[in-house]
Amino acid sequence: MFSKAAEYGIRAVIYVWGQSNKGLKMGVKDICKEIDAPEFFTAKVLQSLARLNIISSAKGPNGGFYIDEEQEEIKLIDLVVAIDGDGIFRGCALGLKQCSETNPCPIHKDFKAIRDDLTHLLQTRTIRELAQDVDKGLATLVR
Amino acid sequence: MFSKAAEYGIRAVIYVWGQSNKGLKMGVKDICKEIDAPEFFTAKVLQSLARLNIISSAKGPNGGFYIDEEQEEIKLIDLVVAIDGDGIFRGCALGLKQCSETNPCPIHKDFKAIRDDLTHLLQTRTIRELAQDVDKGLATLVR
DNA sequence: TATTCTGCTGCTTTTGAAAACATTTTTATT
DNA sequence: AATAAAAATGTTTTCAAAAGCAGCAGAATA
Repeated sequence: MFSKAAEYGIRAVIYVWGQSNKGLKMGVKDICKEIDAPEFFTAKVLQSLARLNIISSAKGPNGGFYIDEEQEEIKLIDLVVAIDGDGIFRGCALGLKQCSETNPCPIHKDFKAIRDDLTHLLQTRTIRELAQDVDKGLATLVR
Repeated sequence: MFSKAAEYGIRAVIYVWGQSNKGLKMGVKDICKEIDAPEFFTAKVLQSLARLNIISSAKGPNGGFYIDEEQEEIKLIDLVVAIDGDGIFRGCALGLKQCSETNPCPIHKDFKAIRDDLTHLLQTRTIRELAQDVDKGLATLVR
């Protein structure tokens, strides 16, 4: 479904959000230890997210990644598109290049419905909600 | 969503079903020309499907792949599972190894709903239906 | 000002899917 | 029997994602 980069990225951002809410900035090493993800690979994902202004970063001692006030309402779809692009929403399930409403593959309509549900889900759910679930112990990011 | 192997496999079987319905057996070369898929790669997919008795094959002149009477009610899910395995239905969206009802990732429930829809779709739709749509010109397998 | 803790960038290695190639085996037809 | 057509099998090549590694640059605190 998602790429490894997106999986790590989403988990990392959820964790960072939670810590940032407590006023903490988190280094890559700590983040990856917490969510059990490869360090250097995940670092690149977070850095590209910071470059896109989806999350923030600070260098130097007591630096790290954090969530700015203006970034508090990040939605899942923002992360997915930033990391994996919009291929999940565009491609044909059977790999046809010219698959569309007017020239559909045999399962075009069925998959459009499922894909619309997925899109709606990603557009609706915020990182805030997910981080709060983790904070309440209703969900986990590791193991 | 699906692997390339599954994409080619599904397209090929839909086409074979349609031709088989007219009493024809189709060679790999013709199949791949018709659905615009790589020949040798697709051949292996079809061979493994034949080995699993999901489709039939006959060697020699006038041989080829075809659908047996007992195989006429193939469902989409049979092909997907045979080619890609059940990973699509089991894996966690965020890559957690121990993600479950009792130990869920933050989007476990959301994705379960979507995945159930997908499963239902694949279990319900038969190759027969899809092949008939192609036959009527309501859907296409190429381009 | 210097040290040390950070993120940042580029390069290399590894892994597995995808694809191409070559060969063998089976079988209908002549 | 010979031939040609087709599936079946095994090997190799290609390529991109995933991951790891080493060095660079900025920033804060002592």
